[in-house]
Amino acid sequence: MRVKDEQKVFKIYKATLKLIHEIGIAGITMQKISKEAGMAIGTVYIYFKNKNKLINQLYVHLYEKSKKSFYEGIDFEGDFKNNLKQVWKNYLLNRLDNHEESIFLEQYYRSPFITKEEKKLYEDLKQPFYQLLDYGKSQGVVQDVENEMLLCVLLGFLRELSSEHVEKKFSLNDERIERAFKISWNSLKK
Amino acid sequence: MRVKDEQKVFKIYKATLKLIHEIGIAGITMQKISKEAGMAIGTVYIYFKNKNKLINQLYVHLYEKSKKSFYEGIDFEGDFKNNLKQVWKNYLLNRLDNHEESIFLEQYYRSPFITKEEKKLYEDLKQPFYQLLDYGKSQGVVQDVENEMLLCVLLGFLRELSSEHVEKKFSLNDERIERAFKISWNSLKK
Amino acid sequence: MRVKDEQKVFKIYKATLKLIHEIGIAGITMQKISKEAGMAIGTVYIYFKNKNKLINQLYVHLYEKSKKSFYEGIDFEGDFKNNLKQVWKNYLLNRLDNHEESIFLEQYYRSPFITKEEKKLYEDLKQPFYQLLDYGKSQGVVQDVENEMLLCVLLGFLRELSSEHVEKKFSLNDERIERAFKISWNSLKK
Amino acid sequence: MRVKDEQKVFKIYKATLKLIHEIGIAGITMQKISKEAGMAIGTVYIYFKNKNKLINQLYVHLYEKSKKSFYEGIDFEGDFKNNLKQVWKNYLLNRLDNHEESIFLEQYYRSPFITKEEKKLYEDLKQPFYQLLDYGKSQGVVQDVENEMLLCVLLGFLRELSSEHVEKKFSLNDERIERAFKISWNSLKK
DNA sequence: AATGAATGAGTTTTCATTCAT
DNA sequence: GATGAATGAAAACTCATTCAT
Repeated sequence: MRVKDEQKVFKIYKATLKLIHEIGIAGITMQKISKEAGMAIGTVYIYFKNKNKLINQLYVHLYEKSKKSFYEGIDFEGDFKNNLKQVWKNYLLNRLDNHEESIFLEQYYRSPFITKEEKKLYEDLKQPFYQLLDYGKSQGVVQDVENEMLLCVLLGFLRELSSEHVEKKFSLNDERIERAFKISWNSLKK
Repeated sequence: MRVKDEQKVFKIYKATLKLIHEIGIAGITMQKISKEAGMAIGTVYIYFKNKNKLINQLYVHLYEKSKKSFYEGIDFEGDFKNNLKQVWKNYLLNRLDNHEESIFLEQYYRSPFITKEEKKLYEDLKQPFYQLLDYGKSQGVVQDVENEMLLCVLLGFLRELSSEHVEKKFSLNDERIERAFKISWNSLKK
Repeated sequence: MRVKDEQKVFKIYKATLKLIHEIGIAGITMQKISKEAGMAIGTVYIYFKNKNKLINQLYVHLYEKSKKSFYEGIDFEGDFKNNLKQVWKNYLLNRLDNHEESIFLEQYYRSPFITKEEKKLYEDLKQPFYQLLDYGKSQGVVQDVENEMLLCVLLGFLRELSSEHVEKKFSLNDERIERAFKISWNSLKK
Repeated sequence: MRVKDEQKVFKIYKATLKLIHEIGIAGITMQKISKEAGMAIGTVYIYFKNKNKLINQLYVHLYEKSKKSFYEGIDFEGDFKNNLKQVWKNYLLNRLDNHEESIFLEQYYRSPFITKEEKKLYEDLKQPFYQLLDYGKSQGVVQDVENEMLLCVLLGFLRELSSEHVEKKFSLNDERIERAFKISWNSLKK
């Protein structure tokens, strides 16, 4: 028996993300996905039970990928500002590198496909930030404001920045990223 | 003769927004819209040529409504901070009051329904902010950073805040709103 | 009580005929008829119970009008050739004057609207010709061929001629009509 | 993989013709066609983009089929009368064999489906007759009358004859066909 | 009687899913 | 496993008919 071709799963994911980026979740069809992925529609059904499951599995896949990348390089031990900069950059670069995925995650959140469990999952993505802010407060360098509010400034800024960059309305470079972090830092620090 | 009920257009808009909020743009059908709006499906087609046009017109309608509300109470003349606070609050309260509409505007941006002209329209919504930041710079109270970047902190923060509130994850009140503005102000000021 | 406006019935007939001529029976809708007739759709339903009845009544109306005109000026008594010429011309001129009606009669014959009784009615229109041919045979001037076949040459020719004229592919005038009759006569005479 | 069944196109054509014959162009629906053709409605849409295209393509298909059959067995060289008889019979037998198709062609001509180009196409069907009449005139055996008029006698007769036969009002047989040709010949000859 | 907005059954068309090859 | 033709339920849309004014 021939083995299921794992490459195909990724081709399908990739095609789906591309299409969602281009025409939104409302516009995708299995036909379009299979065409974009360069395979027959029947083949898609070998790898995914149905459209719902395909979208759901894609979501979980991306969630895990994102979560992992956010934590990279932080230890909750050394200098807070360095730790923050690391997560902040992880988040930004992850979005820049995987913009289509970010679009998907946001569209998915407001779609008939998402389940309650998955909505909770999405919240989990914020965990590293919560932990970090607590760490910062314990070090006395972060102002005494609800974590939720601080997160809004942080993530809101990062999301807009990456969107503007990818939409080619405001292109980022190393210097701009440095300055942007400074702004974020100013809005958090005591 | 039965007189044409102009309220129907708004009933249809309202029903559409509600449904998009609940199940996303991908989930709406003309049947569901007509049922939610309390009328026969044929009636919807009296007021809108087709589904595409319905969504498009709803978008333009909301765009105009939003634009107007953003400018309320600003004169680009008096104290910059007051002016900023006014627009900042207009934006926040507009989103809180019309959360379904905000959800729609964001989903619409990535949907098969949007046209190029409408994408441009969306950018226009930012105009009052650009004007205001220029005014602040000319007064020497806003730091010398690209407007685009400053807008990302401002709008990103406001969007996250309103989302969290409406999703009942972080509820706003007058005191919190005051503190939030202070944070925004700190991230802008020289 | 206001009296039903007989003019309206004719306006509706006229509009229907015009539309059938332009787009065929398959293309007409009550909406289009009412618009072409310059009245509201509800008004059409005051004069006709439904679309089927409208088409049926139009058919009967035209049938009676045609039948009457075919018999005009013949007596089955004088010279056969003159009698024939009279009916022949009646038929041709009736079609030229009422081309839209002829189109309708032909389309109606092959439509879901016609009933068996009406199909028979249509055959009755040929009666004057049958009588005339019998008269001609009794006078020894018409060749001894089945009436049905002779009618095919006669009516077939007349139908094509009038079609070509109305479609502006071969325009008739008095001289051509005279020659055409001569051809018809040659194909009948002993 | 299930192989594309080219027979399906013909099954659809056949079903459509049958239905048009029975209930007219105004009465057909895609549902009825698919049922009559013995397949699911979706299958019809694999072979034809939409109802309009189905009807249009059927027309072109029949047009080409007819055109070919009219020319069969004529050479514009030998005896004119034989040539004429050949085309005359081709036309008659083609209509008898394909009566449903003839009904369709006539209904189509006055339908919302036909395009300008197709109206022209229809006229082309008369070309072989025009050529033939010119040939006959050059041989001095056809009377000096406009081709258009001669064609009206010829085609009008053939159309009526075939209609009457198929409608079972006047059944044709070899002997009657011979006599009918003689009548046609008499109406053309010098 | 006249109007045309409103209705919803009935079309056309799409698309997720199955299945023969 | 891979394919894409076939399926039919469900969506978009039309249009004959009704009905409030």
